Amino acid sequence: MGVHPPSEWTTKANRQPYELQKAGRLLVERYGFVSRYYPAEKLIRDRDEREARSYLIESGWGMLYQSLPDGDRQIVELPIAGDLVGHFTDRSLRQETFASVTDLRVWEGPATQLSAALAHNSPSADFLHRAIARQRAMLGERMADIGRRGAALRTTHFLLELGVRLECAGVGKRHDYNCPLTQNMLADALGLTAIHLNRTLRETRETGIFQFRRGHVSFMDYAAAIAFAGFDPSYIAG
Amino acid sequence: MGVHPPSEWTTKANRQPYELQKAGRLLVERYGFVSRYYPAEKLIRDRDEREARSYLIESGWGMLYQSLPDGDRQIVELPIAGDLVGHFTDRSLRQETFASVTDLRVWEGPATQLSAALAHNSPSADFLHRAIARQRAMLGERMADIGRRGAALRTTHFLLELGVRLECAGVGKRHDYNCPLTQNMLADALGLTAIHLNRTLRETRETGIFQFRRGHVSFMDYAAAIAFAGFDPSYIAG
DNA sequence: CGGGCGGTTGAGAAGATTCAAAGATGGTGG
DNA sequence: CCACCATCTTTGAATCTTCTCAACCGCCCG
Repeated sequence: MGVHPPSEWTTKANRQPYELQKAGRLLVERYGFVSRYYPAEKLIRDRDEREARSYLIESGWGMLYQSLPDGDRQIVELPIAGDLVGHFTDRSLRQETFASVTDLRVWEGPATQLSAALAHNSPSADFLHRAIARQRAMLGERMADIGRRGAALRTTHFLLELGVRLECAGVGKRHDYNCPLTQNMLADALGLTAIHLNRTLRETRETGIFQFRRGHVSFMDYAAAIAFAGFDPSYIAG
Repeated sequence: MGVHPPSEWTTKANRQPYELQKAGRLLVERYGFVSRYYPAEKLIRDRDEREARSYLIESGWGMLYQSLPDGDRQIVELPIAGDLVGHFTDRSLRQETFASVTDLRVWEGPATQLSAALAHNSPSADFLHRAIARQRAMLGERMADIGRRGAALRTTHFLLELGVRLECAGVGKRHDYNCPLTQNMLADALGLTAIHLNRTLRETRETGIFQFRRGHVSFMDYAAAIAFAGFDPSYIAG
């Protein structure tokens, strides 16, 4: 069985970083967006905020989460380079908090301006459309993960997806990448307890599928992981 | 404790049905959409479809679900009147199937045309923007439901949300409405087994919170339900 | 009147959580 | 450089939630 992904996945030229820069420049030059930096673990936009503000991630990791009354939280999205946050009115994030995980560079501006940018027929608008479509697809996948897949399968599926996203963004290989999430965060994203996630990670490590260590994910047997999780990346990169 | 919601919730004039018709007409007259009817329980758009097609629901219930290899499925969305399906490229639904639950009336057309419609500054474009924002917010809520709320709380929260959506759409009262979902479907939407959902429903019925009978949902004590679920409808109707 | 589907119930098994505690790790100030 | 602290990770044991399997009821429809 294959230990590494087919070479065309990693060797083909990756245009996304270039397109991202172009889209960012467009937003700044024509739509009143500004480039901005947030240090790690800072709150960027709290729940109940009324302003409709949009963000395009240039680099780093962010997170969108919902805090529940009992102190639990559910991480809804983990946006990285090329992802959009908060398009279309403030309402979409009325219950969610947007914070940085690592140092974060974004272009941000009024949501209405993003809509205007989306309307124009251009490669950059296409790029932004794809970001929105990808986001919706990932939310569907996450729901299937949490609702219907057991802990090991769910975790594997999520980390496979993350790998493809990072590779597309040009910041890692899909079978081996850096990941700043603590087990606690990952558990909150997957709807598991940190303790149970920890046991699950030991299991996948011992069965030789992948390793998750502070700061790094590597798939020992990528083909086995894909088969196990029934993963099909077409919704991200297709 | 209050048995009915405050009267302003049900008596204030509801503009959504009117706005919906106006938006539908706009899509038909200016953006090449067509009005279309699908009978109940018909597949509308299968997974892996490459065409980027958008739908605005005029009336009836639809569902978007993901089928998993082991035969399980996760219902991701249950669009009703005023909701949008499949905006922005085919990719967002690459893994999901769109089917009707009840008889369904939609306006449908190419996704690119929907983007064009969204761009124009008009009440109808606003209406569509709100639909997209609401959708994203609901996906976040559903994730919190499935990932972090126990069965009873999750079910209550979901049915409260559904009530508000239906009331906004002008097809029911938020504390008492018709619901065509079988327990099987509801379970698939909530990430539960039908059997466990059934027990959960008995529990909420016996504790006097709400009743779910084939075809109908009614909250016996709406205030208690809201308090129990920690429900805040601002993300839908805010 | 017989099937099929939806709903209901019980018992036992599996999966996930809680509580408690201890081993790593990395950064800080002395 | 080291002691100390906070955070992250790991482990064990008991408990609770949810699932699986198996069966039965009721209703609608052919």
